Amino acid sequence: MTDHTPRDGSYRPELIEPKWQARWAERHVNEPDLDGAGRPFYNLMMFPYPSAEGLHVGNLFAFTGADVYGRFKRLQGYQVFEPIGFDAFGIHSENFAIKVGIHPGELIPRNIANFRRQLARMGGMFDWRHELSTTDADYYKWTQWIFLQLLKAGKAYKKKAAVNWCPECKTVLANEQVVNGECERHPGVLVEQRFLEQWFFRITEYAGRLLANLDDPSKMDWSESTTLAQKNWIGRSEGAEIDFAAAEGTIRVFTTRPDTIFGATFMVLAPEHPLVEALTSGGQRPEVEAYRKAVAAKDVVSRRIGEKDKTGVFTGGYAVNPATGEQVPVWIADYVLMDYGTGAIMGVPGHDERDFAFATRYGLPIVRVLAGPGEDPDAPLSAAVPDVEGMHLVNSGQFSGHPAGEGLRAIVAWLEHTGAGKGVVRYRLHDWCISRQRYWGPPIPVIYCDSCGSVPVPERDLPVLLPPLEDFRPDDTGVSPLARHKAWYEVPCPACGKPAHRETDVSDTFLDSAWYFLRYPSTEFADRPFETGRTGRWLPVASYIGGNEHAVLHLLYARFITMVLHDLGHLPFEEPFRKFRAHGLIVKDGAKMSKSRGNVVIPDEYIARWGADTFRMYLMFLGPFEEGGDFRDAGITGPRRFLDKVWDLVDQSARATAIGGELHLPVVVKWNQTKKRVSEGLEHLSYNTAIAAMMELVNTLREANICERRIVKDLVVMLAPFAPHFAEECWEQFGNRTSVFDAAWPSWDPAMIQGAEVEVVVQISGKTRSKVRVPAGATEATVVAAALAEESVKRFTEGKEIRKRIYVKDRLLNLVVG
RNA sequence: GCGAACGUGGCGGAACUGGCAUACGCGCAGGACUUAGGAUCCUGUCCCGAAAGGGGUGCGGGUUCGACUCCCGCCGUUCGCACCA
Repeated sequence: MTDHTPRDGSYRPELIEPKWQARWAERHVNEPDLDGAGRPFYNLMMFPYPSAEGLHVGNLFAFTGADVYGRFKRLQGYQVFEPIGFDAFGIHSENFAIKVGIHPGELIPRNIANFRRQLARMGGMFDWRHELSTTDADYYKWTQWIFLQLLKAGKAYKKKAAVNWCPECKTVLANEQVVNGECERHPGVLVEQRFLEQWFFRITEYAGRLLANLDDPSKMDWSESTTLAQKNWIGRSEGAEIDFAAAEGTIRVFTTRPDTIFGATFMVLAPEHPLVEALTSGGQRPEVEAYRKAVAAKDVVSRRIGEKDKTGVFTGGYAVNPATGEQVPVWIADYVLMDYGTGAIMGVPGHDERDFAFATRYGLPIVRVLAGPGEDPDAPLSAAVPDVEGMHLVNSGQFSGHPAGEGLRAIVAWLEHTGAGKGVVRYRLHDWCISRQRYWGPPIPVIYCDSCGSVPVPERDLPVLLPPLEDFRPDDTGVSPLARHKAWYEVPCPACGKPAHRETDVSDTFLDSAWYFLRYPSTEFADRPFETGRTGRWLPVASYIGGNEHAVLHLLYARFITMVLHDLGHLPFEEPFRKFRAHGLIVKDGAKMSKSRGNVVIPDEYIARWGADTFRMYLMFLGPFEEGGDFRDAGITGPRRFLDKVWDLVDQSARATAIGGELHLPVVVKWNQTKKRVSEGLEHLSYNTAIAAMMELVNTLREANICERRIVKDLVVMLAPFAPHFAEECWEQFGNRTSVFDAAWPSWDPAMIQGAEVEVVVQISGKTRSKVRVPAGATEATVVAAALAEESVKRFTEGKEIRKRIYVKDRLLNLVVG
């Protein structure tokens, strides 16, 4: 009747793990009814990029932690959908393919097959029916569709923008590939800046909403660190735009400190500022031209970092400070960036470090407009004065004497009244450039026609397939390799039918990953990106677990795309991830695992030696899940020994014929406490303490020589999220014919969390001197009496007056003697 | 530079809302079983001290009957952002 693995006394993961993996597949255990689930729970983890090396320990740590949570929810009675897929487009795959000289179209499926094997081996609860890869045409067809929706809605536009160009690779680099202004692969080769027409998404239009939702608990429950990273990235700042009139035109500046306007003694424009031409009277000043050229030659990254030295050139032009009515000189300098604010600032050297450095270097006047009580407003300054509590305005005309905060409001009101400026809110967030001059990505579905201009590819013609290209390497034209494929490149215009050509850039990988979670439940629908009923039932995602390295870009882009699709009527919600938790990082020997350090741990050999269950438990035990930890192979014996012990307990328990006598109360208490601690630990992703609690229970049972079936069965169920194969085997051992995941999560009896007696700590003047055992809930008087009877307490109280008593019920008594 | 998190035995880490610091695990030491042990089981394991007792959570101060926990100032580590006006 039973077909369970014969027991020879020892735990053999190499036998039971394949057995249960096969059975889960056969019985469709991990495939929830997507159309009928009554308590759906969408358990999402960040899908991996399928590298040639395979999954490393860090991936497995993240996936296991997410899988444990999903299995826990399953045991709590939810129908859990836990899909997995592959983020297989992008520069990583492409560069690796170039390096080894194998086409990514050949390499990626191979890598995916390896990943699939590893993921199955770790015992993840994946619903393989819904696996996807962003490189599948029936996936990226919809990535292109999303682009078209944004284009139609006016949320996508084209403009010239700077890209990093490596003259040695003869290709465009991503910002991450630029190290100290040099190409990552060609040290010593300076990266140049080139300007190309590129596609952008108007994410800045959504900055306010993206920011506001972060503080809306009805929409989002996210890790605090992640929320904060997003806030900083969006970077809201309140300030004012102020117009300075010049003969050549109005110069509008943005400032967060309009109250310091009386101290603005010069202006600085970004070198690219459109008004520079006019100010120099059309190139009359060669030094300005030279400076602009020098700045333009710098790469995008080093323009932004390092170089604290302020350099700049006077344009020859002047503008009027609307507050003082004085003429101030207009300069250009590369510390002012065209893509923030208005690309122009008012220089307030008295109160801004950068402006101070600049003014000092070029001999510009420095005026103090903020001072503390009793400070001489006209004393020379040796540094910019920071705004501190209690300062007031000085040298500021009718506003002198106002406290700083109030002065700010008064000046903004006055600027608005005179029409010289207005209060505004600015964000640091930039529009999202999605163009990549590369091969390995979804072609951007646009066609260029001499008569009609840019024409979107009609939706019925999607997908625009990525054509097979023998030589997919980028070349020195700065144009995607796709341009070389004549048959693909040249197409008739969809609008007028005349000869036209395709957009040759592909889209950013982040666009692929910005919507994959929408696709998972609907992978079998060929005619739409996501099916309405499925989407309504399963989304927003109930739990999303991933790395904090994606705290900003991926999570922000996914939120943005969801919000746009919501606004366009395609989705009933605007936030995609109800709950997000960031897992920690696994380090090895105190350092982040990386190929260059040579400390990457490949999990396969560990799993082969110890089994997936032991490995999973080890990963979850080595530190708090949200903090990560240090991978040392020595520690893995602990969890393995623990499983061995449980194995023996189950064996004894399943064979024991007679039900033991009355259980001792302390054991019952421990049992209930364990259920409580494990349940709470799992809910808070405190996996290491949940495991510790189970270890304690096992120690207690072994010491008391108890193998009570009710307790051991509960233990097996609680162990199931961590060690699923092991738990299934034990469950079967108890004679069950169904999956342990169809069992109910054990509940605890709140009345049995505490024993009949408790140990109360007795302190004398805050120092622990003794402990007394008293009935739970004992009154203060009882405890005091018991305490005073103790020899060790008497010694310290005898002959002394007890001045104060502090009693914390069932915990502690503190007698303060004088 | 700005922001955030963190700092506890030989090691990874635990400690609810301010209430027994070091749970759980690794390692180590001693013992048992054994032809053997890199298996298993038992005992011990923060420091000083024979004990009584004292000290102890990066350093210095503070609040409190009581501080790993709260406050102030340093030092250090890690992670973000990085000329954002």
